[in-house]
Amino acid sequence: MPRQGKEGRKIDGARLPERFGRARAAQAMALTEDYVELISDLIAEFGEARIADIAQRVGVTHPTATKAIARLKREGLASSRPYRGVFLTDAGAALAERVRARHRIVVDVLVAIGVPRETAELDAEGMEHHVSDATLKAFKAYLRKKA
Amino acid sequence: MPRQGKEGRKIDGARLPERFGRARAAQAMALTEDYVELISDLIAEFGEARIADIAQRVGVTHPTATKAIARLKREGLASSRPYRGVFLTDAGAALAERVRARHRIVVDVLVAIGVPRETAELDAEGMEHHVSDATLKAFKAYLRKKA
DNA sequence: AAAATAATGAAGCATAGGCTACATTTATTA
DNA sequence: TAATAAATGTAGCCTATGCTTCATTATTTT
Ligand SMILES: [Mn+2]
Ligand SMILES: [Mn+2]
Ligand SMILES: [Mn+2]
Ligand SMILES: [Mn+2]
Repeated sequence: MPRQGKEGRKIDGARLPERFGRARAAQAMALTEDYVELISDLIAEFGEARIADIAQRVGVTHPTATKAIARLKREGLASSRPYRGVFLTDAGAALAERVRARHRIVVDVLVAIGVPRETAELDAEGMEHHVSDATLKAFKAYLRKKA
Repeated sequence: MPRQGKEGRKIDGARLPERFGRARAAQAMALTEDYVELISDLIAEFGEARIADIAQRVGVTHPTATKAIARLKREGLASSRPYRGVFLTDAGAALAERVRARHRIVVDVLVAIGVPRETAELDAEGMEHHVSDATLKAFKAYLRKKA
């Protein structure tokens, strides 16, 4: 490839940076989304979300979970006081709901296509964070039609 | 949630750690996969893959791309010499092929379901890395049936 | 052939997200 | 109630990925 000036750099892959940039942005949100959903689950099940339980379910050590929750607090999604459980703000609870619904739809679509349920659950945990609103809408329409 | 000993911790979310762990592992591979595919593309198009072009397409600065390629070299997927382009080893080229094929199938499935092609391309860039072999197999079967 | 430009390299900084080790606090149990 | 166990907090370390800034090397242009 010959060296090139500012012009003439519109080779074919011109839209790639946007794609990769979006994937990076989605990934940056992934942990946040999984944590708020999990905290919401624990509160629904047990009335509270303890650091130890969060860490255990995510599969990390408790300091790692503590750090993640500190970030949620910084971002206004959660609150907590020393030696007490973690709670979600309204924003956090709303996000958890959206994430939960999206997760379910992704799994349902995979199953509808023929992916074994167990596999669908495994793969959806990572895939879900990259499903845009537009795609989610198409997924819903597909499931409605299939039903 | 009452404090608990080693026993009795088999609450419902017992399979969650595995799910999250797999998602983390897939994510760790994501950049590697995208880079090798891109390097393969550039070599096919221009006969060489330059750092500047790689960085531009991935949407990062050139030192970031350099660091990523250093890792590919460490992992035996690429090779390069100072001020020369980047090349793929046999292992790297094989990985690139697998990644390219998977990317195409993911896009095709999304489109078949009703996702607009442009959106499908965007979302697939992140989703693809979380599609397991089992799911890929189901995707292929679905596309065959649809056709 | 020199000068200017482009590409690459290398250093150093930041943040996210892992970990271990140890201190402190709370809850259970003896 | 004292002793033990569990949970939480805190400090410090590591790697991966980003970045900016500046030095060096190749390539083009004059
Ligand atoms: Mn997830
Ligand atoms: Mn999920
Ligand atoms: Mn990708
Ligand atoms: Mn791809």
